[in-house]
Amino acid sequence: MRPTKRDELVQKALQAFYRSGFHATGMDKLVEETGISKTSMYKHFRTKEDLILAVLRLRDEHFRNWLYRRMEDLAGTPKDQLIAMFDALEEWFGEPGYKGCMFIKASSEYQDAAHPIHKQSADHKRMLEVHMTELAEKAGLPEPGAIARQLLLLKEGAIVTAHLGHTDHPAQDAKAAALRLLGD
Amino acid sequence: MRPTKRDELVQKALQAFYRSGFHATGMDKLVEETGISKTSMYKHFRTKEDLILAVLRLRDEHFRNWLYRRMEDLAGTPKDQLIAMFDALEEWFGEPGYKGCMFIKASSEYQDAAHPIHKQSADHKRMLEVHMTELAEKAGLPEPGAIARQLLLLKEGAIVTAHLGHTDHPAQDAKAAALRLLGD
DNA sequence: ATTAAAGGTTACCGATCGGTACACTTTGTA
DNA sequence: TACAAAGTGTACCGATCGGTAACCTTTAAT
Repeated sequence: MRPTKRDELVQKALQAFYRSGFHATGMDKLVEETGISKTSMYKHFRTKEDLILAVLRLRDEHFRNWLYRRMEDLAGTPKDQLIAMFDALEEWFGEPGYKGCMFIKASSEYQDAAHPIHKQSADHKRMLEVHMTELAEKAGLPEPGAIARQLLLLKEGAIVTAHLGHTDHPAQDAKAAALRLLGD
Repeated sequence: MRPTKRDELVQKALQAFYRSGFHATGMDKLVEETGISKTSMYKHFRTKEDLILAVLRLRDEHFRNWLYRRMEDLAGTPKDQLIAMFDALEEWFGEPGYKGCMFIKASSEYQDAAHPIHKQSADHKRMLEVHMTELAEKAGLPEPGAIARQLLLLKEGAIVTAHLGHTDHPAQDAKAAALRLLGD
């Protein structure tokens, strides 16, 4: 049960899917880019869909860990951490290969709400909602659930707007809105 | 130059692409669903990409016309119309076949910012931004550009959240946030 | 040193991809 | 009635799709 090749496959598949999309990235392309043989891939994952689900699992883990930690590093109080989410987003948007949110993409390509890929994408968003609600509670905000949902609307909006690129600094716009929502 | 079959193709292709995605909908599937022969399709459009661009043009026209008109019908003053955008969105989200925003989907599947499909999707969002900024100016709001961008962040966020379906009434959450932003 | 799992190589499967060739029929108009 | 534009049917192209069969090599623990 050594972690080596399988994890390497998932990690590189993540990059390929993120860069080019799920349908547009064939298994043969994955062989090219990862240097891992197709037979080996299909020993780890029965189908392409299973591989995608593993990729999304990894992405969820990485992204949430990164975001939560970054919010803690950027601010001290729970309230300030909620605001700092938008500073973290701004950093993300500025990264060279930024191409939007992997889960929004996934749910765009697998639209049926009953599809496992769609459901897993929804789970990711749900976990973010839980975390932000807890933070809003710790901050002593009134209606923490509503506040969390509103901040996350700004977050999702900023993510797609940053990818569409018709606006210069969506994260800053979102932060300004968030500050008003929290009644600075 | 009668408008018949070509427009019928674009309209039915719109439905198919919206329902199942762009890569996942092949030209043969389009033949099945539209009843229009492949030869005929390729007399109107040189490539699948050209057809998609025509589909997006139609969608842009329909959607903006619908949204602007609905906002006017739901409210009298410019300021109220901005708020009414979220009531219109709620109606949209409640429609049976709702599957999110076609342009967000398009930019998810054609991620390169230089790709014509991506650029046309960005144009759609830009035109919305212009319109909302004008409305914010008519409403006499301070910093109309910033207000418009913030409201549109809430709109985009609500659109993807309604599709992911991890929250019950994103349009109402967005409306509540919008009311606070406009300092009700 | 043995052995079993993991990984690799090559070749292949039927289905579908976007797109085309060619010959035919319908349709609107002059 | 003649004629050109628009549309159709069928068959096909090479490439790629997701996935598999059979066989060989590396690796690591016993």
